[in-house]
Amino acid sequence: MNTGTHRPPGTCGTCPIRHRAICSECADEELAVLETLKSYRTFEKGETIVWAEEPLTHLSSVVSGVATLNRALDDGRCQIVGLMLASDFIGRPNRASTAHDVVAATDITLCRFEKPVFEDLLRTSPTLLRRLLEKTSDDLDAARDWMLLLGCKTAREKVAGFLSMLVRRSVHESKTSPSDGMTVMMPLPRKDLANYTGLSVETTSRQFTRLREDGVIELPSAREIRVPNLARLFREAREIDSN
Amino acid sequence: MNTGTHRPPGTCGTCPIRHRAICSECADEELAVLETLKSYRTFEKGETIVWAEEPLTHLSSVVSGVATLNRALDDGRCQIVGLMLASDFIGRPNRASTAHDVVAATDITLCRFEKPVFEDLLRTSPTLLRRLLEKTSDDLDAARDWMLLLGCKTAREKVAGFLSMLVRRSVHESKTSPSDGMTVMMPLPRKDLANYTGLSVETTSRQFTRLREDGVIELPSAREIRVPNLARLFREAREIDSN
DNA sequence: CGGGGTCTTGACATACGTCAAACTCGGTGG
DNA sequence: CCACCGAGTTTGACGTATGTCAAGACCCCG
Repeated sequence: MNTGTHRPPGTCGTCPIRHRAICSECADEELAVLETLKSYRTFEKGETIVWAEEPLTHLSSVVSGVATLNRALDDGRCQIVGLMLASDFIGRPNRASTAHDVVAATDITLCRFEKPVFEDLLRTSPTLLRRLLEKTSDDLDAARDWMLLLGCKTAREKVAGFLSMLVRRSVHESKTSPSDGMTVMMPLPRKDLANYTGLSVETTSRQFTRLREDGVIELPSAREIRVPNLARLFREAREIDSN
Repeated sequence: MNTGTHRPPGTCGTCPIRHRAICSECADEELAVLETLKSYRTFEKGETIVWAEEPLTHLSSVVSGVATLNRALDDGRCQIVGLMLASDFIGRPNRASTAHDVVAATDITLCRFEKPVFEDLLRTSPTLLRRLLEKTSDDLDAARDWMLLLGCKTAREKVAGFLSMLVRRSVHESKTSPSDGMTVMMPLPRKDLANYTGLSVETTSRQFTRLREDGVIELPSAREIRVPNLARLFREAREIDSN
């Protein structure tokens, strides 16, 4: 993979995250400004995009790929506190650093702005500011949903909850309507799934096989997960089936 | 207690949360506008301020007192996903409802705006908008810190972590510098503490007595907690002692 | 065809939950 | 003023979900 910084391949008009990212409310005129200021950067799977407590130089949107937000304890324990998919925003304006690492879970492409440049944009564009508030509020809601999962749910419910979230986000992303029999890609290895759900690798693995044995999911290939019955999955996760 | 809506007792100029709340960056002129639009409302301990999934009519700041954000599973399991103290902002603009109840943990006073009114303010005041983004980002960071606690930490670390958070917020609030021997008030009963830390009442109680036996905390009275050695407490919580 | 990482499975250990009983304490009424 | 009540809390005994340790199985990539 050709990792590194380079000029964006296309215009914002044809950008795959055009109507969901931080820029989605911007008028064409404003978009033209962003276009001159943005740059793309790719990272390979496993690379650290942002180091916790280190100077934060860029703010970015995920164009494609997956990243995790990792918080670690000094003794090695680690919690994934966020999963960043296409159109998600990485970094915090007006803060020198972040409390968590940002790590590429797959090869990933970001649309980036230098931090001071983006901060200027925010100062002059209420549209951008409003949209960032909306995205941040969504992230906060998601974080609180996850607190419910971490604090209350059983191992089986946690794993089902993770899969439910994948399904919902996949649906949201592709704008397809949810349907029984749909398949999603598993973006994380077991270790990361464990660190995200607050379980051990072994327990997540066991729950995966249980869910398969019970017909809640099917595993056509290593990274594919087929869900024959969405309502069933949501029920296993103790989530409201608000299709 | 005289629960209900009424005109605010004083002007914003003398408000105890003047320089920390959503309005802290507003110029006097703008503050004068807010002053005509705000109203105070008090709730008694135990009252529900906002019902999950019900129409959200007001947005507000906590002037004094404590509230919890509660998410419940239909089988009775419950997770507290946020602790709202003085100057914290309650509610989400441009959303019809919230996913969690907001419940008064003590008698509490709010400074409120009708939702559409506040949304108008946000549209016309980038200052207010910017400050709301900042508060929301802070809440997000706090939620992610808590995910680390919920997902990784032991019962003792969780309880110590809760106390550490109380200490930090108390320091932040009173603008006193942190000092060994300071005491904080316990705002929540054991049941809520359990729901906040993802433990059972019995386990939280046991950890409280362990921490006392080990000299990490002292309990001069039912609601008071004295911390003879802050660094020790932070260490028990596995937090960085970033005084 | 071999080798290292990931995943799975099993046997066992333990931190924490559950159930049950006793204790504390602030409020209330006789 | 004191007895009593009930809610909240503490403590103990015991059960279990999940973690830990260890061995294999799988599988991608060279």
